[in-house]
Amino acid sequence: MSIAGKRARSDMKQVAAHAGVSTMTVSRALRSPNKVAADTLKRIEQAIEALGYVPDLVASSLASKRSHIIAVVVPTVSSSIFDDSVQGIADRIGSEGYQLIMGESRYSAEREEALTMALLGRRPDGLVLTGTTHAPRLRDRLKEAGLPVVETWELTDDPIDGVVGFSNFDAGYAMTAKLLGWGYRRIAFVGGSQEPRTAARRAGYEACLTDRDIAGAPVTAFSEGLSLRAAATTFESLMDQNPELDAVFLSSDSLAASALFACQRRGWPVPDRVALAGLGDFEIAAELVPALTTVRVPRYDIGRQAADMILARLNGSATTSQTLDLGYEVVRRDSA
Amino acid sequence: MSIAGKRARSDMKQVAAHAGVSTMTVSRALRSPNKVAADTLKRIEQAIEALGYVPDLVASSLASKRSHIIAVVVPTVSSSIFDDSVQGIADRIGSEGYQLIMGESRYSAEREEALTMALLGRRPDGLVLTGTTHAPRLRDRLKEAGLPVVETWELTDDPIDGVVGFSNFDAGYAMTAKLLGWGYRRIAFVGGSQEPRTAARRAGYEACLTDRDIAGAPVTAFSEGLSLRAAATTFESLMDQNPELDAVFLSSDSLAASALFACQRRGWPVPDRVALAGLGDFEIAAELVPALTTVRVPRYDIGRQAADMILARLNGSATTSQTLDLGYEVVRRDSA
DNA sequence: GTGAAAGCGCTAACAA
DNA sequence: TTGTTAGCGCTTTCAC
Repeated sequence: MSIAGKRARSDMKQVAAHAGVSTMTVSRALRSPNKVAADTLKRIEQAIEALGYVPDLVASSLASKRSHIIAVVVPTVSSSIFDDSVQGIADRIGSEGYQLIMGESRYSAEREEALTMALLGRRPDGLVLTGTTHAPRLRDRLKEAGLPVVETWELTDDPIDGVVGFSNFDAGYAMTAKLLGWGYRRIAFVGGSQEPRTAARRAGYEACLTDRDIAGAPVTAFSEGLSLRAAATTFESLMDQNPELDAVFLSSDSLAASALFACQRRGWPVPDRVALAGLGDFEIAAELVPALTTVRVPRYDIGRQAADMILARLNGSATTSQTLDLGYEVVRRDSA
Repeated sequence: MSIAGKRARSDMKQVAAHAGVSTMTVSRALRSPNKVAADTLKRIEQAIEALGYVPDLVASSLASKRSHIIAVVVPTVSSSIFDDSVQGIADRIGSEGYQLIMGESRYSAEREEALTMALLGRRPDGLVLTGTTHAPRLRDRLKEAGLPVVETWELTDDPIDGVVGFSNFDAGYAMTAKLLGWGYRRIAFVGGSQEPRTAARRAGYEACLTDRDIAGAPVTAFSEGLSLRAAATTFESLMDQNPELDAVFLSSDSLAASALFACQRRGWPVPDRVALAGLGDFEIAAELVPALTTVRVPRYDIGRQAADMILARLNGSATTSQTLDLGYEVVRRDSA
């Protein structure tokens, strides 16, 4: 029914005719109302209201070469990890009249490249990428593309353009050091292996153990697929095979929560039987019983600052992108 | 730096020149390669590769009046509730070359209207809305807009166009009936009051108690803001003021999890001191200890089917939108 | 403060 | 199978 179309959408020409001015004046009324006489402006506004005119941003983008769109690539949309960053971006750009176009890389560099190129077809004014590991060809193309690009959630010596994040290596190292400081000695690490960020956390964990020359090799287990069920299973078999473990560091709070529930099912007291630590400081971390010891990372601010960096470039108030290290913070609660 | 621009983006004309054909042939090679001779196609592909050409979808949209964009309005992006639906949409449309443009209504009908009109400026081929409660003016405009619109997460007698969801009233009613069937008598309801969907669940709950003529009025508490902390506080004061309660039905699994943690902190056995039930069947529901009794709702499928409905309309394989009731299912676990 | 002409990069409709 | 012409709805530029 509705696809058949009712009365045709009205365009700027109709608004102009209705208000007795030229389209140029309507355009000005929309973009820079202060350059239009007050009464003219009022007539135009009435015409817009009367006709239910909605400016065609597609035509506007084509003519002005400004789309007012920011493209965002995340590994997955259904993951509380990146949601907050997207929220940060949305909050920052929404007030400036920008809109968000999104795509999912599904943790594949190949898909990321294809998707990003497709998004570039919309001629976004800026691009936010997750991570700093990308297909080399994509990096090259983005460097040539001439639009502000911000990589997030990691730091790197060789950015495409701007970077906003923190050191996942350091975060992994710091939590491990804290656990050692609190007296734990047999510490395992659990996390996926696909994500470069998790790999960096693991590397930090291993480096810390090596530095402190802790007896016994690092114990690591992989929990792919990110499902809570898989995480619980992984944790349980890890504990079965290494009953001497006194602490487990999981690469995200979701995994840690899952491990905690596994302990509860077994009747294991946490942290007495085994201490648990996560990463992220998700909202649930403070609510869990015992509350979760974790590494707080600036999820929301990563998005906000990334958007800010892009807008600064677009407004001309910054000519060069930068690297912004937002840091992290170990938060000790009761689980370790 | 990169904003200064490197070598200018190449356009279709350059590709055409490089391949020795007209732009129209390049356009065909892109949209319907089967209508182009094999060797011509190859030359064009080489030209595209050589020039690093990325088709301008903005110009394409303007000329063809097909944007290949689906607009989605959700109350909030950082909420696991709608993520899965967005994922469902993304999965369904991604394979068809469509892209997603998103905005947040923040649970405000006013914001929803402004946002939706702004999104319509991008001339999306379809629109997915959350809920069936909208500003009347928005409804009118969308009916006139002549594009496929699908409302989700609820059912309604008076849709704008298509609807995909389930009855929140029935879901609330069903869970309440089950709780009564399991022997609970003093049942409270906790949920926000802003969301129409929560209100419908509450109405279902109240209707059930009324129908069964259960002694005592329904006990309800509001937990706004959606924060887990607020939910815990609300639950605790509810219990303090109504110590006789033997079951609490919370309008989402997040709230229920929060209530469960509150019980754990107080050393209250669940369900013996108080039974807990949620709604959503989030991934965490099955992992909690005790595992959460809840109402499973088709979060992912809502998105998938909504996208499907839109695509069917766009492909002409459906001429009229419909109402799709995806149902719900009470899942009994250990918490009630 | 306002308008006229030109054109953004592509594709519909037609023709060859 | 391929090309030509016109134009999508707006904004740029320049003139008044």
